[in-house]
Amino acid sequence: MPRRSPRFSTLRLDRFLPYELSVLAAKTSRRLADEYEARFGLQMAEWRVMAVLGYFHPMSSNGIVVHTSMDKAKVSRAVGRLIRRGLLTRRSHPSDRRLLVLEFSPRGRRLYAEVTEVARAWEAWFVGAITPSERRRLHRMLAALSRRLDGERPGGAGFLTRRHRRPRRR
Amino acid sequence: MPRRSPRFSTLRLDRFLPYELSVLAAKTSRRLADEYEARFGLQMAEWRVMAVLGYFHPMSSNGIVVHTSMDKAKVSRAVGRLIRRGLLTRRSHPSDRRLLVLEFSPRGRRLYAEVTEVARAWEAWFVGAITPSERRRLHRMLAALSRRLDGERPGGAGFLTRRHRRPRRR
DNA sequence: GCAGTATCGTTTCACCTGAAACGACTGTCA
DNA sequence: TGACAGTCGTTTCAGGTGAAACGATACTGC
Repeated sequence: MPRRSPRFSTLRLDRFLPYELSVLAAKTSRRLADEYEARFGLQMAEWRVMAVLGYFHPMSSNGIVVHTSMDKAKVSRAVGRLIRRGLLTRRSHPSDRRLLVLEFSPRGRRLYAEVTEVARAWEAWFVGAITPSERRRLHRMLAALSRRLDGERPGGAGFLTRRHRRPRRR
Repeated sequence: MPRRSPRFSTLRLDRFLPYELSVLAAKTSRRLADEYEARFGLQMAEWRVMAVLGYFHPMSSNGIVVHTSMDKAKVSRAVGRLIRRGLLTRRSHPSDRRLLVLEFSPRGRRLYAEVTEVARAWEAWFVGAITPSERRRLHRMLAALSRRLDGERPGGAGFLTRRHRRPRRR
């Protein structure tokens, strides 16, 4: 049935960079998430919170939002689950009571060490698909692409024309 | 507050490849999805269905699942929306009535041409962040990483030990 | 001090999601 | 022919998701 379609302006999805990135990232996340879930009962968002906390030690939820590129609702829920599991402690900041200071509990600290070990090993295996110099190059390319998205939209202000009337939610 | 934590086995999320991929892919998808949504009222999944259909012309839902790395529920819902909007037609396969043959309506065909044009322009702008030879290199690296995920798990059969008792759903 | 504005974290809401159950159909094997 | 297993596409279900509303707190200018 997959007959090649006739001559048309055609676009190969599998050579379309956004698609390539999206598929690989999804596959990677899925694999890693299964790993964390199976071994530690951690969801991706929870692991990310712990990862930031492992690096920047006492830290507010908002600080985690900044370092993690998750939105604050997601962080709030992940933090909630971690606290309920006794892996994190939350106390209010002495001089700014809007802030909640998050820290590992001893159990959380130990779990963090375990998880990083597994994460590191998994990444080493995964990255083994390319050479170390390619790895560095890849890092630079991904950073360059990411920076581009932070800048201007293509074509400047006039790029978006003929907008679709969007069916408003809510 | 982000005081550097004391000496511990530490892991920098922003140099952890799965994280890099996931963040960039999410940012990219988001931008592009906004573009499709604003201009054409299309969701990402719908655009992907159309993209496959633009390349492999008459095609079953299942064929789309294969070429699109989306699960069949997602494809089924996206196809349903496209049909409701009159962009696709669905008829049953003459010799295998389990299959549904999908095809563009004239309107769908026209919209497809418009969308690919925008997609191509957007990608050209995006990929402008790296050189053409880097782009080729990137394609090869992503493919190599993807292939690795299709193969064995790290460490073989014994890699997964000490599993967490998972709270069973349902 | 006091309005007005901004920030922090939680909650609500409408929607999206994949896994599993399902009904319809086909292919296989005896 | 008739069980049985497999495939296709839809639906259901439990739960995850971001946008927005929210309450609490802090800052700013007067």
